[in-house]
Amino acid sequence: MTDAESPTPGTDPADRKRGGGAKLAYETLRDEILDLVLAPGEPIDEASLAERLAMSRTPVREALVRLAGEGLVTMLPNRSTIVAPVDFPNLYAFFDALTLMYRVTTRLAAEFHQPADLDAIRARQAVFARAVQAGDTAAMITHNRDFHAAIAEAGRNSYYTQLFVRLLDEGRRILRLYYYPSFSAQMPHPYILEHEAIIAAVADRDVELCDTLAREHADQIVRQIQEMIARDRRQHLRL
Amino acid sequence: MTDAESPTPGTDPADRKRGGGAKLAYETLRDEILDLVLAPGEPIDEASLAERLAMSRTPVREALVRLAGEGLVTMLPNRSTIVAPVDFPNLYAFFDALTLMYRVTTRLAAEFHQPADLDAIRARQAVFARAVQAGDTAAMITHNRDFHAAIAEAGRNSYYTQLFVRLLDEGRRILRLYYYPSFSAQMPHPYILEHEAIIAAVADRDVELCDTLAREHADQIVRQIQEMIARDRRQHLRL
DNA sequence: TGCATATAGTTTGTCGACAAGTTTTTTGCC
DNA sequence: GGCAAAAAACTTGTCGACAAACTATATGCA
Repeated sequence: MTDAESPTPGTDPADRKRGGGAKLAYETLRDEILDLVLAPGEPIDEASLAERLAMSRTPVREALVRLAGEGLVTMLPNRSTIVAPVDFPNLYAFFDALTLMYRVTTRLAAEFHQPADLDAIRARQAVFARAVQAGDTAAMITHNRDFHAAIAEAGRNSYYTQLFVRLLDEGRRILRLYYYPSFSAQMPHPYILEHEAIIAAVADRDVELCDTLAREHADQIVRQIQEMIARDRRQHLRL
Repeated sequence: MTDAESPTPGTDPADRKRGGGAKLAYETLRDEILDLVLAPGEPIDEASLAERLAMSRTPVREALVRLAGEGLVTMLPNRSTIVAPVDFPNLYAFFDALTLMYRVTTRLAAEFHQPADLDAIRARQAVFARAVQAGDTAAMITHNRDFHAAIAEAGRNSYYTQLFVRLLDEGRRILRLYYYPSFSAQMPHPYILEHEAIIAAVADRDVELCDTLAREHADQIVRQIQEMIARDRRQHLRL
């Protein structure tokens, strides 16, 4: 396929700093993977991607190696790199880890947060609430991620934060996979209220309450995803 | 410095598979970093490393990018890559995450292990015990890591396993930093006994006992490291 | 001598090219 | 027509080269 790929506007190799090529490739690919612009399992061709971003294959390759380290792509030796497939058999492990990270990061936030952290968290929550009111599911998913990432940051444990962000991103991909087609009749106002409760508990430095709220919040999200998957499976059986 | 680096025997570019260059560079660097052959903060020159391994800079660079993703090196933009420094101000976060991963992985091993897993775990424990009896500290550190990694594998949650292995490796580096000079008068037989107790609890599928034992084991290790650091600090003050 | 500036020397980030594997197409045979 | 082997086409992994950015040295001036 020597198709003329869309040249992707805004990528002028001239006004790009030294080292900015790999960064651009990384961020572009990352966004497209998480937004499901690139479907799980879809092959990524280094040459065409390099052409699309107006750069050589070297920085593209660097981006792919980084993404492989984060589990977002799988590099098959001597064969094409593919977008990491969603690992359905291991969804249980995913839910388990996600729930634990919700709890741990929120606990630590209650313990170690500083005044500025609360401002950042509240700002994220405001953006999230706006997305909910606008009914913008895609934005909701993203900003929910950012909200919890901000809480994790306040906990000041980079090991947890890194794993949590990775899990939230993976969840973002799963949600996009199912949430879009699902009926949005029931607006998820509960999430906003739960977020508010979590913020209050963090501000109060109530560690145990944070743990409980985080666990409930996580369980609710896990349940929602499982229901969406189950509904999807029923639909497929009917066809 | 255009010093003639030692050519590192056993690295013949001829009998190296396609794709084996980057792998060799990655594993070599990784081992040298964890064994403190390369000191924390020490710069890594791409060109000389490439020459030492008899390959071009490209596979070396790929290895560095991967190692940066795992936090073992820090790539300073447009400046030399350095071996990741040990982050002493954040040691608390490290201990916290390490302890949690000890507990979680051991719990999950009790729940989900299969017969073959126990064989693998016991094999690691045998190797570890041999290192203890031989008084080989370096080997002890490595095989203790492998023992707990095997338990984590039995828990079948790759998210936890990955983080845990990363933490254990970081701990391996810290231990090497302090353990060598410390007097080895008191042979750490307790570790062997604790390991045996953990194996028995996993085999019995006693989740709560696993949690308790893992926590105690982790606390003991954390305490040991803290004592070593404190002793080291006292020594430095005396000088 | 001490400091700012210019200069030389490294080291990294990116490029284009090429060869080793893969995949796809073509060819030959039954 | 259907299948196996050979060939063409493509993709990746590695190489050597070059220019931008940084570091160390040398130069000039007060």
